[in-house]
Order: sequence, then C-alpha cells, then structure tokens
Amino acid sequence: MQATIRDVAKKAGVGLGTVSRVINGSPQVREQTRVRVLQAIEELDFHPSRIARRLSLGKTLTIAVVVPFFTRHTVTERMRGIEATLSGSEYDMVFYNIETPERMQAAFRELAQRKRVDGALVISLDLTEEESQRFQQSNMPLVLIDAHFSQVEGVSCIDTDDVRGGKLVVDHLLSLGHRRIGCIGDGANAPFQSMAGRLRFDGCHQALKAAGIELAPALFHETNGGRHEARLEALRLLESQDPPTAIFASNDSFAIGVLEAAREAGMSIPYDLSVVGYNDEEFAEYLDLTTIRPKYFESGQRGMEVLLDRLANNDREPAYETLEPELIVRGSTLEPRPAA
Amino acid sequence: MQATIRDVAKKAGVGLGTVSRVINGSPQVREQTRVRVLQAIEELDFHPSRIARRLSLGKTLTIAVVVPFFTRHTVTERMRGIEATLSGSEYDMVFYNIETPERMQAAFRELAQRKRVDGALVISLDLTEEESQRFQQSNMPLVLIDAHFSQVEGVSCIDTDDVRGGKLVVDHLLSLGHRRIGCIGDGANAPFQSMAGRLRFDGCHQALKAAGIELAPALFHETNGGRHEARLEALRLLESQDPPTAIFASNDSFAIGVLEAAREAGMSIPYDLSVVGYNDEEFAEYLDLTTIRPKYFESGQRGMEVLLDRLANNDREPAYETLEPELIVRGSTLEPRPAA
DNA sequence: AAGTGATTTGGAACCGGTTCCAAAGGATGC
DNA sequence: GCATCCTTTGGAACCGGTTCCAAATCACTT
Repeated sequence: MQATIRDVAKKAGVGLGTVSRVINGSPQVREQTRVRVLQAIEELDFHPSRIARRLSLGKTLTIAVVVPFFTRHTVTERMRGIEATLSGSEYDMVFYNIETPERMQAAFRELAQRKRVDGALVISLDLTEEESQRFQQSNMPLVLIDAHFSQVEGVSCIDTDDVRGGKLVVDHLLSLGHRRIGCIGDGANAPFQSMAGRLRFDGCHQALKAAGIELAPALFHETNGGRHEARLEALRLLESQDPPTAIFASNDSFAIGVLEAAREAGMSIPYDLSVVGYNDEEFAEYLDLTTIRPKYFESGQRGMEVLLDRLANNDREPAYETLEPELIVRGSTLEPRPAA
Repeated sequence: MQATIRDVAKKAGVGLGTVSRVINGSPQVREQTRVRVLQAIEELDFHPSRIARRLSLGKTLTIAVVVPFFTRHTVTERMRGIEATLSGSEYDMVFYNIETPERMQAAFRELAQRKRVDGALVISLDLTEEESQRFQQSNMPLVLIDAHFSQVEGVSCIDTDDVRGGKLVVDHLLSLGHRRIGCIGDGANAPFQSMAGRLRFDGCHQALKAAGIELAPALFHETNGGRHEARLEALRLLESQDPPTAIFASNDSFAIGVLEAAREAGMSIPYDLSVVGYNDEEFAEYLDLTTIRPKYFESGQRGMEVLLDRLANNDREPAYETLEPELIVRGSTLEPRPAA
C-alpha cells in the first residue's frame, strides 16, 4: 500500500498539517522540521495522491481539449504544442474528438456542466451563441484556437494569421513576376470547415489590390470537396482562354490536385506553372512544394500557456493573439516563362 | 454550488446510503424509494462528483495512452479507435506523447509509480526488460499495440498482421504476372522504429518463396531514411541491368519516392512499372496508389476494449490478437508490359 | 400475536489530501 | 522574570462519494 501523509507525519514525528505545508512549499516551516519531513517522505517513497488533492482543493486539475478530427495535420500539430506545454504541469488533459455535430453538442454540454474540468481549449470549432453563453455563465476559463467567429467576451483567442498567409503567397508570386494568379480555395460550407480558407483568399485579394492588379473573377475558384475537386477546378483554369501562370491552392491537398492537373495538361512544374500550397504538410516537402507554414505547434503551445496562466491567476485579462505564418519557398515556384 | 449526495438525501427524505445505491443501480432498493430519489436528483440537477467517487473507490478511473509522435498516420488512426471506444465509458484518458528516449523513460517511470492511472495502452513502443518487469510487479493492466517484441507474460498484445500484408502485396503482383519484384523497406535502426517494416519484408519473401521464385538480393533495398532516400534506392533499382517490373515500398511515403524515381527515369505508371505502398494514408488515394490498409483504427478500438474488459474483470486472461490487413487495389498496378 | 428470515434503510467511518484555528514555542524589550 | 508579538505547529473538520453493519421494515408462518 502507498504511504499517506499521515504515515509521513508519524514517521517524522510531526503533525499532518506540517507535512502538507512542506509538500506545498509553505514558507512557514522551520528549516530543521522541513528537513526531517523531507527525509521521511524520501524513506517512505511517498507521493501525494492527486485524487485526494483534487477533492480537497475542489479542483479537477484537468483540462479539456476539444478538437475536430484529430487526424488532420492542422489539428495534430496544435495538439503537439498543447501536450508539450501541459506535460510537466500538474494538469491532466482529456480529449474530445468531435466528428459529428451531435457529438459536439454533447461534449459541450458535458463540459459546461461544471466540475468536469477546470478549463477548456477548443480548436477549430465555432461555438453556437447558446454554447458561448453557457460557458460564459459557467465562468470556466476557455481558450479558443482558430475560431475566428467566436469572439466571445472574456474568452481568449489564439489564431494563426491566415490573411497574412494569403498575402505572403501572392507577394512571393508577384515578386517573381507573375501577374495572372489563379486561386483554388475551400468554401466554408462543409461541416466543421474552418474559416481559414476564406481568410487566405481575402489576404490574396488584398495583396493583388495593393499591387494594383485587377481581380479577375474567372481566376478564383472555390470548392467544398477535396483534392479531386481541386484537380478539376485547376484543369478548368489551365484550359481557359487566358490561363494563369501561377496557382495558389488554399491547402496542400488541393495543391496535389493542381500538380496532377498540370501533369495531365502536359505542363511541367515550375517552368510552365508555379504552384503554391498552404500548411506545409509532411508530403509538401516530398513534392517540393512552395507553401506556407502556419505556426500550428506554437498556437497550441501559446493557447495552453494562456489557459494555464488564467487558471493560476483568475483575474487575468483574456488574450487575443495572432501568430505570423512563414513562407517556405521550394521548387514549385519560379518566374513565369517569358511570353512567346 | 453543485448539489451533493447529502442534499439529494435530504430532499428525498432518505439516507445517503440509499442515494448512493440508486446511483449505482443496486437492486436492493424498493421501487417506490428509487423513484423518489431519482426525482430529487432530477430536481436538484445532481451529478455525482467523479473526483469524490475516485477517492472513495480508490481508483483513478483514468487510462494512460502512450504513443510515439502522434502526428503519424499509424498513430492517429489508432488513437481515433481508442478515443471512440473510451468515450462514453467512465474512464478518462491521459496522453503521453513520446518523442525522445528520455521522455519514454520518464513516462514509464511515472506510470509504474502507481496511483496515477488504472491501466495503460502503449502504441508502437517496445518496453525494455526493466520496464516490463516494473509493470509486471505493479500489476497494472497493460495492453500493447504494435509491439512485436514485448511479448511479456500476462500482457495483452494487439497487432496488425504485417507479414500477411507483405504476402498480400506480393501475391497481388504475382497474380498480375510480375516475376521480378523489387522491394524498398525501412530498416529497423531508427529510434522508435517499429518492427513493422521488417515484418512486411518477411511476408514478401515468404510469398515469393511459396511461388518458387528465387530471392535476388539485388532487388531488396533497405533504408533508414525517408522518402528521399527511398527515391534514390528506387532509381538504383530502375537503372540496374535487369530492373524489376514492380516495386513494393514498405510504406506510402516511400512509394512517393518510388513514383518520383519512375518519373525521373521516364517511366509511366503503371504501364512501365507497378508500384505498391503500405498504410493507405490520405494521399495514397490522391496518388491512385495500390496499397495495404492495415486495421489501425480497429486495433486501437480492440486494444481499448481488451483493456476495459480487463479492468472490469481483473482475472481476465491476456489477449493476443492479430488483425488482418486489406489490399486496396488502385491504378498503380497492372500486368507487366510484355517483353519486347 | 408473535416469531422468523429476507429485504430495505440509515448513517458512521473511511478514502487522503487541505485549511484554518487555537495553542505552543521563540524572540524581544523592559 | 514577565508581557508582548511573531513564528511555527498540531489536528479537527472538511471535500463528496462508497461501504458496511446494525437497525428497521416487511412478508409469511405457526
């Protein structure tokens, strides 16, 4: 059987209050007593029970992490950041993997029903009005990561700057000399579709405007599908009358579709066409794809830091932070072929 | 403040033992009493405290899941299976994401030091002799997933059948008419490298032998690197005197390398060369790659079932199960081009 | 009506920490 | 030596469940 705080007290010849004080680093213990207690702890190989601690503290020492489809790169990277920050703290973490709207509802209901966790971190999910309210009145610290639309009062938000990412892409292409730039983005209609794609588009538009280039609607395609649909859209672009010299796909999967389309159209990358993706997934390097590396890991890390800070100092102001993405230039972009 | 079991007892006009019995579905409560208690629970919106429950039960109601690099497809899929099985049970789950040998040691030490969790599920990590022993004497239920070498007494193992997977690949290629089959596999020297790649090779060899085909060492290459190294190995194969008509890559990333090599060598897939991967990662469908789909999700699911079962019935015998993989035939394999 | 055994019920004790208050101990000043 | 004040200490009470035992209730016999 494990030793308890009472065993330690007996062994060290002190009261249990004193042992508790030593464990928690209270300053009001005489040095000589502290040493005696630490020795007893050592000898008995005593480890305080986290569960008893929780009960008497009235805290769960647990944080909920709510994510959609944790197979996605955008999610696993953030989770890595979260885990890295949390490990070593005294908090545990429970996961809610959300794959259907029903599960999302159930999860949030369970969470708001207090006493389950001390705080929650929500990734890439937008709360409904009702859910926001419920959280707000439950007064449970909450941090949202990648939730552009849930700017709830008092709730911290950590975002990766997707508008800026879109700009970076276009500025890179412009600086290479491209003027006709096509875009294939993800619409925001699919369930659990983050707004990120739309924002990347916005950044893209802004950069073009800033460069004084007129927006040609024919060059902007959206799809709610996957790589396959992106390939079809790309083919349409490439076979149009006045095809673009570069295509920006709003994620790396779409970029694969674009690469395939180019191959089918008999074009060679990057000589006939420049291609840029977004996310810097593992295979992007394989495909030598120029892409954007958003700070996913860092956003998870930062989100958890903010949450822990809030848990330690209840009166902390909410944080609103946006992390700058990074452009990764690889072999899929080059200056456009001079007009024949 | 949350209602407690005592509030419920008072409201229902019964003792607290009775309330506890109702909550836990004990049969020895009169129907009429049960109804009264349930009504009080309803009215007070009472939810029993999990923490208090843990303390008095002397259980943590928590399961540890230890994984290496949870960005890998093989890991996230299993985690999905684990999560799906666990959600809805009364257990929580804490993650240990292991990215260095030191963290692995630290994690296992923390776990074995009991009272932290009730059981553990370890994915794709091989325990050292010492760790196995420590677990064994701590008597904590343990389930290993994808740990071919840690056949510890009394510890359940759930594996995906990699030997069989290798056989499936070769049998498929043989049935198409291929006779010279090259292989590019991952060596087992990298840290945290699962034995899986080696076993796939074994299956491959067995199938060839069974078909009466002599093993040509020149056709079997191993590398500890990634896709890039696989590409180089593939080029070496393709440029050899008597090149294979099909190449089996022991994972889908390697298969990308092979596809690239083929393109560089001016070969067209599948007409000049058949390529098979392993894992059925997301991009395999994109690349129209014939591959093997191991039951990762299912192995996670099954592992957790076994663990929960063991936690419920302490005397349960350990389970040793192996899940059959599935061959996914796509467009990257075809009968070999008839000899010119 | 009383006796018997089975069923149902109440609540003290317990799980292992934390906290708070009263009391003991120690230092200082006069 | 004694009063005063600050530091240190001991331990009861508490957190909110579960468990177990004794007591109460009930159903049935005789």
